[in-house]
Amino acid sequence: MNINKNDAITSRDTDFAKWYTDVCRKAELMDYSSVKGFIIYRPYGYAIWEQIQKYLDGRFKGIGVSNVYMPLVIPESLFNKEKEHVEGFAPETLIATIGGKAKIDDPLIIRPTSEVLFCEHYAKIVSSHRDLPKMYNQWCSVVRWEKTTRPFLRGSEFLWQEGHTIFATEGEARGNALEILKIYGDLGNDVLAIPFVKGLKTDKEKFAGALETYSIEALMHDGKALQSGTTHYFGTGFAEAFGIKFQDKDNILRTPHQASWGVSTRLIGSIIMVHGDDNGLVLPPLVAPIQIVIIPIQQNREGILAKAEEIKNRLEKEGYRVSLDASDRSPGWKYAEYEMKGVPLRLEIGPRDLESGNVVIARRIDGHKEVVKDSDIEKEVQRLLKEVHNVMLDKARVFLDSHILAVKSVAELKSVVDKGGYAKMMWCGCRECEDKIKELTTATARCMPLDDQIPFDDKCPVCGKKAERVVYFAKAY
RNA sequence: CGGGACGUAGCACAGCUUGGUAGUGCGCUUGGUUCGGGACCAAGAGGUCGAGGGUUCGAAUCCCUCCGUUCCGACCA
Repeated sequence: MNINKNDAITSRDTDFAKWYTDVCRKAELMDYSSVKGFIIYRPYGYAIWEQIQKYLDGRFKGIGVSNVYMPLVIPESLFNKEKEHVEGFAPETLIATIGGKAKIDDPLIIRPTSEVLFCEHYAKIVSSHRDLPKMYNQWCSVVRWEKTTRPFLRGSEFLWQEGHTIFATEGEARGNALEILKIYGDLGNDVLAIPFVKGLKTDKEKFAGALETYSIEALMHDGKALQSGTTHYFGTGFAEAFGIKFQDKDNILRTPHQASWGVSTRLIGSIIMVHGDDNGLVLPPLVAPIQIVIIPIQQNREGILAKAEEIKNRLEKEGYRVSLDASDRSPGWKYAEYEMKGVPLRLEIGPRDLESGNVVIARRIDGHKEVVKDSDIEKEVQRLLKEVHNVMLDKARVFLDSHILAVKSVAELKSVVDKGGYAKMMWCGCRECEDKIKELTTATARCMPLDDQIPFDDKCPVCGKKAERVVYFAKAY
């Protein structure tokens, strides 16, 4: 194979970080702008986000969430109302201080998240139990002045959805945080082919201002974890700070309970690092902007292009996202190009096929090719896409399961996280032990997994005190 | 924000030590031949050398500052 050096990507084993940025750029997902951490989401990358949006938006609306849009800016005075929240975000805010050449007296913070805007609004529109619950969500971008940035994983600006909900009771609010966590889990299993670990964050790792933070954690191919989304139960802290009250059925004035939740374009980073290989991106069929690419061979021959067009139309009619590449590049070039871009299925149609009434379909995940009868294309594509999704999910799950190892000492923990993966540990619950682990191993507590809380020991390996909770530690992005 | 590396055409790089006309390969454009794993021939186009300042008769090259990318830490979706 005559691979052009300029087009080649670094192999994952050589330099995983370089491989990642190579894929981001060469698969045309993004480009850098001239301001640090502000990336350009190119059409192909943005299209992946649109697929994620489409799925989640439907699920959110399915449980009664409404989309809204809040302002881009937050007056500093308003932002300062909730103490923990301010302390959490103050170091990374971008602030506008000049408007039309005049100094702005109350500087405007470019939203790093919109809790306070929602709270301010809820304070105005909630006054009776009849006004509850409210479940709002917005699709927008936020800005955080990050010190180190990486495409999709950590940007100064990133795209996300932030849901902000408010309820009469604690149970409903926490239930909402858990319900959304479940939806995020479904997104992983059913759409992204990523098995997320769902769990509760430790106090140290939880969101500024939250009582409870839940997260979905994905394990990258290099063994590092990536927090891919969070949901929070806020209790009444924000409501108290912003004076949100409602008169209940018993005529008593009560403070409502809130939750919030979000996933961001970081999910694209997860997809890249969970599924990608040395030939580039590998996209799960349900988010792939192009699910099937049709490559005509000897396309100038009588009938080839016409057939390719016909197949394209047939597949589009079935609702698939199909692209026909009739450019004058060689077939080999096209194969490599669409592999780089992670297109799940490639359909080849050439003179041989035309004669025999077949086509060839190749899978991105393993290069496996099958000859398919023309009349069976729709059926086979449906089967193959489903199969590809399942293979990807299984593979990721096997990888995840084999990288969760129970440890009973800090030394064991270090050995596990150094190799890559989650070290599963019984934990006493104190901050000191968590800090100590970070100091000794650079690993952090990812979460206390909801589905894996059966104790396998009774004491914390760090301090030796009684331990009841299972925590996963890992090095993280 | 601390430490390292890097920044020259769309991409990958050479040129810098020792200052003196902007280079190579790939890609791109046009025409032709090709086409089942990154095809070939021919003719072309394309660069304020990351930005600003300084030294000099003269700066891609030497000096200073800034910006960006990247890696390792600290901090964070």
